[in-house]
Amino acid sequence: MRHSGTLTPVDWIAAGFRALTAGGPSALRVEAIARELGVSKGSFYWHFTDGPAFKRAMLRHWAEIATANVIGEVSEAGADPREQLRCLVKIAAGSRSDPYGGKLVEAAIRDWARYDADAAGTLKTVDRQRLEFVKSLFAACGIPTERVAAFAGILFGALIGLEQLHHHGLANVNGDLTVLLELLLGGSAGLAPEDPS
Amino acid sequence: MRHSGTLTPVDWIAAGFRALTAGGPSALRVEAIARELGVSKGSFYWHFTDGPAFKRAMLRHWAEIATANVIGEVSEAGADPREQLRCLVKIAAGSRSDPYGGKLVEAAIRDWARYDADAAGTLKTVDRQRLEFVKSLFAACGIPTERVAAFAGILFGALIGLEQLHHHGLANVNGDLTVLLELLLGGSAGLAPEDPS
DNA sequence: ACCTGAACACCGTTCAAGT
DNA sequence: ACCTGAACACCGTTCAAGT
Repeated sequence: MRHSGTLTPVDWIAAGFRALTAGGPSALRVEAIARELGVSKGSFYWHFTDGPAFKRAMLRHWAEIATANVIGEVSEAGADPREQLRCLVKIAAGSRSDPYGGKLVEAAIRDWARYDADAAGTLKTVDRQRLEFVKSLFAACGIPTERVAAFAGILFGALIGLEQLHHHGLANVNGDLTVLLELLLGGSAGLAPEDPS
Repeated sequence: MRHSGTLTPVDWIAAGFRALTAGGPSALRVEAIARELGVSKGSFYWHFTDGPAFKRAMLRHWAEIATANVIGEVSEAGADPREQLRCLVKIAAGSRSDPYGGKLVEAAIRDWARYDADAAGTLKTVDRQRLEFVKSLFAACGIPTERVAAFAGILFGALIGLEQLHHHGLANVNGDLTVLLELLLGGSAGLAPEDPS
């Protein structure tokens, strides 16, 4: 697990996310993570002042990349905002929306947020940023200004809700979201279905 | 703190609530509570199989008395459902809605529920029972059936919301609730105020 | 600069042994 | 029946000492 001879804070954070996804929020313990990194606890306390400070660093790091990554990948889908929205849905329903092991981190964070105030605050901020991004895409699609917020809310809300349904049992996240998106986009251009492939 | 020579599970539960209100959910530790009771940890493990089991016992105990107490006190206000509703508001806004130290427990439980799934489930069940009770009172007041649920939801929702506002800073729980209740009761008899005493 | 190693105070849990 | 006392494995945190 040692990348080089010496560890960086990011190495600890990555190990933290590995522990989080593998064992849940309660696995975020200094000694266990140090053991997993093959290093003593003292090393931890050189990089971080505290256990809570470490968790805050994890959340800050995640918040920074969680939005940037999605926006970055979506931009690669081209300039057409419709394609960008479809790409967004594909990412959300797919598996590579974040580093540190697929979309496991996403679920782990949402889990963490249920029992940790800091995690809840961070998640709320990130969700809000994403919602703003979705709104900007809908606006770029030519959706009437007074409907942009509602459309974004519907899509993003369904995304989160379906994620949880999927986690709890059944729900075809990809299918349902795609249907919804085409409905929102199709309904915007009037009533004519333009390409129901 | 020793009531008699020997402890009962309820003694432990009471000590648990004292610890909870004094130090928050993180204060619910076996060793600390045993120390506070002037007894060894071994005693705890004779009464309870586990730390989590103890917490579940606390929640079960609270759920049983939290509803019964309120309903009991309200019944003492007489048979008139309007008086019972006013009594309910007074209790909710007042200070003696539960044992173990005023209404501190109420707030502590609501706090606990933010980070503990079991606590959240228990609180949800209790809130639902209370809501049903409020609905029955409104029904007994002669509120039209199709409005009973809404009225109960409004009153109970305002109660919870104002509680949190009060906890976060400002809000005249008693005053606001009283105004709201009279509004609901006054508007229920059609448009004719029958006895605005 | 980065880490070890030992120490400290604190946990939850178990269990033989006491009364 | 109820509790003690000691033990075990595990924590977070500190800090002198090493490289």
